[in-house]
Amino acid sequence: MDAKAKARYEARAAVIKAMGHPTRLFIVEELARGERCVWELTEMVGADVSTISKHLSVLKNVGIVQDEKRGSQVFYSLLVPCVLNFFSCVESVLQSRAKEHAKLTK
Amino acid sequence: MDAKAKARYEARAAVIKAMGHPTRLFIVEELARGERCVWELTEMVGADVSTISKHLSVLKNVGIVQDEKRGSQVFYSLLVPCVLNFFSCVESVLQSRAKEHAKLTK
DNA sequence: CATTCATTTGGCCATTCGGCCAAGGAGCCA
DNA sequence: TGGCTCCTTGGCCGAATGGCCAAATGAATG
Repeated sequence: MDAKAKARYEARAAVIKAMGHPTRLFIVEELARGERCVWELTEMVGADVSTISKHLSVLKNVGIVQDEKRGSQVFYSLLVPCVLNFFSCVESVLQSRAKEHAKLTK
Repeated sequence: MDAKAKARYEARAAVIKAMGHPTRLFIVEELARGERCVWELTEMVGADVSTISKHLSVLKNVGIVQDEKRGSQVFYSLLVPCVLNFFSCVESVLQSRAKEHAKLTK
C-alpha cells in the first residue's frame, strides 16, 4: 500500500468514523427528517450543548452535514442523504450476528 | 432518548465504527475479492501480524467477517457484502466536500 | 516429542476521543 | 449600551484506541 493509496483509505475512513458514534448516528437520522438547530438536538439527546456542538462539527468537517446561520440560531441539515443507506446494511450485520450467536448456543 | 434506544444506537455505531479505520477498510475491500489468510493481509498492509490479527478480531466481533481454520492457517471472509455499498456513498461525501472547498476558495 | 510455522493474546505506551465546565463571540431586543 | 439567548472554543481528565514487541497457543512435520 503506497502513500497515495493510504491517504485515500484515510480519507474514506474519516467519513465512516464520523458516523461511528451513537450520538452522531442519532443526529444524522434526525437530520434526515429535516433541518434542526443545535438546541433542538441537544434537548433530544440530553447532553451538554458543547458536546452536541462538537459532534456537529465532526460531521460538518467530513462533509456529511452543513450549517446555516439564521438569526441567532444555527440550523444543521443533511448534505449527503445516501449515508442513510448505511442503516439497512448495519441492521443486516446485526441480524447475521444474532444468527451466529444462536448457532453457537444451540 | 431512553435506554433501549440508546442501546440500539450503540450497537449500530459499533458496526460502523469497526469500518472507520483505514486498515480495516482495506481489509474489507480485499476480502470482497475472496477469502484471505492473516499473513496475506499482513503482507499487503505492511504492519505487524499482531496488529492485523487485532483488526480482524474487531471486524469479526461485530459480525462483518468470519474466520475458518484450515490446517495451520486461518482464512477470513466477508460475511455481509452490503458493507461494500458504503464505499460509493463515501466517495460522494468526499466529492461534495471537494465541491464545498472549491466554492470557498473561489 | 521437539521444532517450526501461523496466529492470537497480553502488556506497554503514546495518541485520540468524548464528556463536562467555563469562557468567548455573535445576533437580538429593550 | 447592556443584557439576553444561542452556539462555539479551549481546557481538563478519564477512557478507549492503535501500534509494536514478546510470550503463549495450536497445528503440522520431522
